[in-house]
Amino acid sequence: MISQTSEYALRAIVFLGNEGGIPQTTAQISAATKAPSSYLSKVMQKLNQQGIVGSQRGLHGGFTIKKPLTELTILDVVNAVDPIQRIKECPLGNRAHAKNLCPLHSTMDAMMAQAEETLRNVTIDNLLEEPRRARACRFPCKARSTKCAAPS
Amino acid sequence: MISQTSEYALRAIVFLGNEGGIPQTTAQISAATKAPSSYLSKVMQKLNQQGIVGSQRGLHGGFTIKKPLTELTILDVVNAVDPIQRIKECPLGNRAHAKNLCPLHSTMDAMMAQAEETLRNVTIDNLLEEPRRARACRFPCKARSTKCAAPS
DNA sequence: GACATTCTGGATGTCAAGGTCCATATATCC
DNA sequence: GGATATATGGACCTTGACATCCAGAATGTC
Repeated sequence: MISQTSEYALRAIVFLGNEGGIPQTTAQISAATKAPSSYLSKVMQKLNQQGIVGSQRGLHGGFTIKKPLTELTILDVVNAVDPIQRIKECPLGNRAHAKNLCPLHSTMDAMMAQAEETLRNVTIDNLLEEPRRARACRFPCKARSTKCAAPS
Repeated sequence: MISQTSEYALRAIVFLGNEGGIPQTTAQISAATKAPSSYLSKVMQKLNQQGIVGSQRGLHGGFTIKKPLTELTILDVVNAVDPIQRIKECPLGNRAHAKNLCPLHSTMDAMMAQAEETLRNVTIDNLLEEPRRARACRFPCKARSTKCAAPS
């Protein structure tokens, strides 16, 4: 449900969030998130096209988040690169089930809806600030800190 | 999260459940569930190896469910063919995060846990009996009924 | 203007999930 | 025992997600 691509996108966004609006290059994001840089550049392109981030070419260029971190949700990011597929009609193509999914598929769809809801309720800001007691340990570990103290 | 393979397995199990213990061949299951028969046979093999179904070769052979339908859950079936991957350690390999996932990954894992729980709470029997008012419409539509009345 | 930096977009490669095929083993029927 | 039905297991093929590469365009510095 959450593809590798979405995972990369989320790591990148959290990293950008942690860097406080200073543009970060693909190389920097890649180093911090351990996402392959050449693939990451494609993912960032998509985030750019979807208006989640802005990009700037040339020296001191890079990517920045374009939306308020308190409004941008995990779901926004996931849907920008690899939308969650809800079950809208019978996968078997049964016309009678078009509006009324069978129990199996309505259960599956309910599960998806629940997951979607979870992701909608967590903003990027939440991810930065959640473990207040151990800010050094928030994700991802900044490259500049040699160690990342685990919260006791 | 739920692969195509799991989807086929679930359709097959629900179909077998609806057939009340009479062995069904790969061809029959394939026709009823619209899963490609040659691939389905692999999936059934796996369900057999995992002890979810039993198989019988030769004339009048086929597959039957080996467990009580009131105890067999969706999760059992999914885990038999394509286990749900929980996030147990930091995908970035950060040792400090080994026991304490960062907010992003703990959110993701919580979502997985929730999904797992949903699937654990629905038995195959539930899938057969859920829409009592319209038994004809329960999944999957039996091949012998020409139409599948939608619940009003 | 020359040069370095950085994103863009298209072509291409890799790999695992999904899918096909078939020879073989096992079972039933006559 | 012969014919038929059916699952099994191994080899192989296909496709889409993931990933790489590179020429080109945009931007900043001097």
